[in-house]
This record gives sequence, structure tokens and C-alpha cells, in this order.
Amino acid sequence: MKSLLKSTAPPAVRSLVFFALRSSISSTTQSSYSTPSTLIDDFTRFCYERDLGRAMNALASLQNHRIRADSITYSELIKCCLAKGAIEEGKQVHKHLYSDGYEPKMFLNNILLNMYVKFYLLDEARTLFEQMPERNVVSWTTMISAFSNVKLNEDALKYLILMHREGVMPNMFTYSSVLKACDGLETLPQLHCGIIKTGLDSDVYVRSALIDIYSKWGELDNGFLVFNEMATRDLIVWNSIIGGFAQNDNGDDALNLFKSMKRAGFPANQATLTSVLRACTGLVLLELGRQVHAHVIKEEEDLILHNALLDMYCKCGSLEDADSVFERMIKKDVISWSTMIAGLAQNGRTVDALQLFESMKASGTTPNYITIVGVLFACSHAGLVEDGWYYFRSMKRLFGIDPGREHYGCIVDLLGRAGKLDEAVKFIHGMEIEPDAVTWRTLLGACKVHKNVEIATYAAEQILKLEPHDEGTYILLSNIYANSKRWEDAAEVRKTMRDRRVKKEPGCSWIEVAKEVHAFVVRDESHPQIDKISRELNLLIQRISIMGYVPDTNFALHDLEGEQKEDSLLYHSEKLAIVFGLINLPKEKPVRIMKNLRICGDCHAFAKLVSKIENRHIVIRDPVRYHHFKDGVCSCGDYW
DNA sequence: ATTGACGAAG
Repeated sequence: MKSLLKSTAPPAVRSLVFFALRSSISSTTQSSYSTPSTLIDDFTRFCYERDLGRAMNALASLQNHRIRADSITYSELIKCCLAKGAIEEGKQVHKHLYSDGYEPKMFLNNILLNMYVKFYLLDEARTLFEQMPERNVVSWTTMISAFSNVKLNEDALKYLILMHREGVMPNMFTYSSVLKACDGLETLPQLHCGIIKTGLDSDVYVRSALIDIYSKWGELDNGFLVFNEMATRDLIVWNSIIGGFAQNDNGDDALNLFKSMKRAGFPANQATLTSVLRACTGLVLLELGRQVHAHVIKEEEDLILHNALLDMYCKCGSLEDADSVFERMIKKDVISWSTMIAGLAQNGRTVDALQLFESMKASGTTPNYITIVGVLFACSHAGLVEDGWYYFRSMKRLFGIDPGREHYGCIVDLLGRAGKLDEAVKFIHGMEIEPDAVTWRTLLGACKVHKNVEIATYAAEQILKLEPHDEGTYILLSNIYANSKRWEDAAEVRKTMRDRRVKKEPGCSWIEVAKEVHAFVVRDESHPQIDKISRELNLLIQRISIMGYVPDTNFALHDLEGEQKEDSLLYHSEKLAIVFGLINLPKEKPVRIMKNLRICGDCHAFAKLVSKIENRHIVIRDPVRYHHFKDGVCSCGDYW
């Protein structure tokens, strides 16, 4: 009998044999209107036709008759439950399969496991896994991938070890799942070694997972090595490496690789374009971003890609485009709304940002942690202290979100910018989270705006305790001392910088003109047009001086004497970039500039006046926010 | 039967 079961007979025959087997050991009640064999036929048909309702009825009859169908048929039924999201039905099938002391085959158990995993019923999956008499590489891999998908990294890695202990060897499926669960930079090389030892590093799936995890841990060099070693690459591997560079703020290399990919003959898909957009966002390449957009509309609407588009337009300071993309989007998720809210806030459209937050709630989309960061950011950047406090206090009650570090940071910013520095300090001391360097830096920034030397010194001390080499803190502190004419203190700070070998990052500004990116560094004279730029800059300054512009030497780092100070201010990179843009861009185009450091007050005043006399729209994006200069006014309302 | 890529803040 046993050998018959293993024969190559068609499923229906095997079921009948099985029925015969079982009926001899249990008393069955036969239905008057259908024989067991037609029951099985019906059941099989319903399963293959994906008719879940009828299949479940038939399953109940089978259960009553204590009959079993073929394993393959059951696997079809489970797939059907999965496709329809029918959790309860899936559980019933499980129960049926284990009724009467019967043990399903391993492959059927694996399918059940997979079903529980896909339904995110990890406890059920675990219980089943524990009771399975036999587990093969698929069973283990299913569990491992379940764990790594929900970030239960420790469990995923633990199971990898356990499977080794049981003598089951991982395969490429296992490795590409477990890599995601890499718990830190220590586990990654170990895993990589294991992969190389088994020779599985030749698999494209494993490779792309390796590239991905290396880039997620900021080890892009290693990711690139893996990429370079590959003899054959597919689209996803290209996307992994391009995405890796884009996410690590290396837009240049991402774009170069994108070009290589096209040369290698791979057409970009939506994931590729999303990464390219992200690279454009990072580099403020609005024109290139627009070209990508032109490709995008040809494809059917992809939510992720459109969210990236939204972000690109916001971060490139083109809110008209962002608005129109947002309005036309058919589907919007929490990321679309959050992107737009934060984008409006960063670009100074605070009221619109808060209104959009209301529309979001009205649309039925639940705000999440990041949405609230954007909302608080909007309040803090507009000085809306009351509103900010309201949202902060009620976020837990209204949205069930516990305030995190970023939210606390926004409140510090809110109080600090509004000049309530003492309150901000009190707030930090009362925080439920240990303040980190970012928190203190926020306070320090506010001290600079409000010229509060005492609290600034205190904040700087806290930062330097945590990050002794933080150049920005030294610079800010020394500027604050210089502003209050405490030259000795300022000199002391710079001495400490030298002693600790902390270097000042030079100010740098970028501008895109005719598909080329031009970078300017303070007092950099290497640009081919530098003479023309200097001449124009001097002319401009003369013209705006008549309107009352006086270089604000408070923003010069060094305690130099008068004219020299003005001189170094003159060559701040954003001034060079603005002039370059004025000269080289068509009159109707806005001058868009990106800066690596925050804009200084002098350049801010300069840009306002220039926007007026030249009648130009100037947009400057610094690492935190955007300044839209138009007709002598800035969108930030001089509050930044 | 089990595997890889893309989006929001700081």
C-alpha cells in the first residue's frame, strides 16, 4: 500500500487510495447525495477554480466524512486563502490538515508556514514551526525571512545559527533573507564570509542583498566592490547600487552609475527613476529632475516614484510643480502628505502646511511619527509657539504617537527661536529622552539668533562632551563670542580647534546652469568666470549700498579689522553663486542655489536687496530650510 | 514551498 501512495498515479487516484486506507480505520458517515469520490472531485475543482466559498464548504464535507484530499489540492486551497486574504479560512484548513492525528507532509507544512508569515501571524507560524517533525531549508528560510521582514533581527540571526546546528545548510534564499537582518557592522563581515565560503555569492539575489545592506550601513565602498566583482548584472542589482549611492547622499556617483547602466543597455524602471530623483533632490538639480519627470508621466502612476517627485520639487524649491504633482496624484499615502507638509514648511508656507495637515486628517489618512515632525517643524519655523505646543501635547492623545527625539527637538527649536531660551533649557532638562548633540545644537543655534552668550556656552559644552570634534559648534561658539566682542574667548575657541585638529568646513554653494553644476567655495578663485563675477559683485554691492546695504560684519568668523572683515564676507560662496546665476541664467528663470552651511545674515540681507533691484526670484536652500527672495522680501520672514 | 531594488524628518 505504501508504495502505491508514492507512485506516479494521478492525484485523483491517489486520493481514492488514501480514502480506502483511512476508511478502514475510522467509521465514516456517508452522505446520501454524493459519494466520497465526487466530493473530492468537487473539492479539487473548487480549489483550482479559486472558488474559496465552495471549496470551504467542500472541505467541511470532507471533514465530516473524514476523507482527505491530495496534498497538492490542499496547497492550492491555501494559496487561494492567501490570495484572498482569508485568514480564518486558512486556519480552518490548518485544523483540517491536523485532524484525526494526521500529520501533513513537510511541503504542506511549509506552505502553511508561509501563509501565516504572509498574514503576519508570527506566533502561529512559530507554533507550527516548533511542532513540525521535519524542517528543511525552506522551512527555516521562511521563518528567517519572516523575522527579517518585521525587523526581528535577533530572531532571524538566531534561527540562522539554529539551522546550522540542526545540520541544515542555508542556500541563496536564506542568505538573501538574513542579510536584511544584519544587526550591525560586526555581523555583516561574518555573514559575507559565510556566503563566500559556500560559493553563494555568485547569486544575483544574494549580491543585491549584500550591496543593499552594505549601503544601509554606510559601507558603500564594500557594496561597490561586490557590484564590481559581478560578471552578470541585472536591473535590480543596478538599482541596488544606484539607490545605495543616492541614499548615502552621493548623488554624483548615483547619476554616473545611472549613465553607465543606460550604456550597458538596461532601460530604467520606476525604482531606478526614484533613485535618480533622489539624487537630483540631494544635488538640487531641478532641470534634470524635470527631465526625469517627463519620463515618468509615460508610465502608469507609481506611488513611490510620485512621492520622490514631490520631494524633489519641494527640495528644489519649486512649489508650483510640487503643488501640481500633488493635486494630480490619484493615490496618496501618508508619505505623500508628510512630504508635502514638510516641503511647504521648509519653503516658508507655514499656513499652507498646517492647512494641508487638516486636509490630510479629513481625507482619512492617519498621520504618523514623521508627519508630526513636519507639523512641529512648520510651527517652530514660523514662531507659532502656541500651535506647536498644542500639537506636541496632544499628539499622543490624538494620534497615539509618543513624542520622540525629533519632536522634542522641534519644541526646543520652537522655544529657542522664539527667544524663550530659559524655557528651552528647562524643557531639555525635563525631557523623557536623554538629550543628544542634535538637541543641544538646536539650542545653540537659537542662542546665536538671540545673542545669548551664557546659554550658548552651556549648550556648546554639552555638545563637545558628546562630540568633541564637532566643527560647527566651535564655529558657532566663536561667532557668538565675536558678536559680543569677546575676542579673547573667540580666540580661545579657535585655539582649542587647532589643538584638537578640528577643521572648518568651507562654505560651498552650487548652482545648476545649462545642465552643468557650478560649485563655489568661499574665496575660491578657480572658476573660469571668477573675474567677471567679482566685477559684477562689486557693482551690485555699490548699487545696493545706495539702498542702504551695509555689510554686517557680525557674521565674519574672524576678529579682523573693518575692511578685511567685509572683504571675507564679500566672497561668501552664496554671493558668488547668486552673481553667477544672474549673469548666466535667462532673466525669467529663478536663481536656485544650494548651500552646505546655513546662510548668514549678511548674505540674507544681500539676497533680499538683489532680488529687488534685479527683479529676480532667488531661492537659496541651506541644510535646514529654504529662502525664497522676491521683491526685497524673504519667505522666511527673516525668521530662521 | 523560501530570496534582492525605489519615497517623507533629523
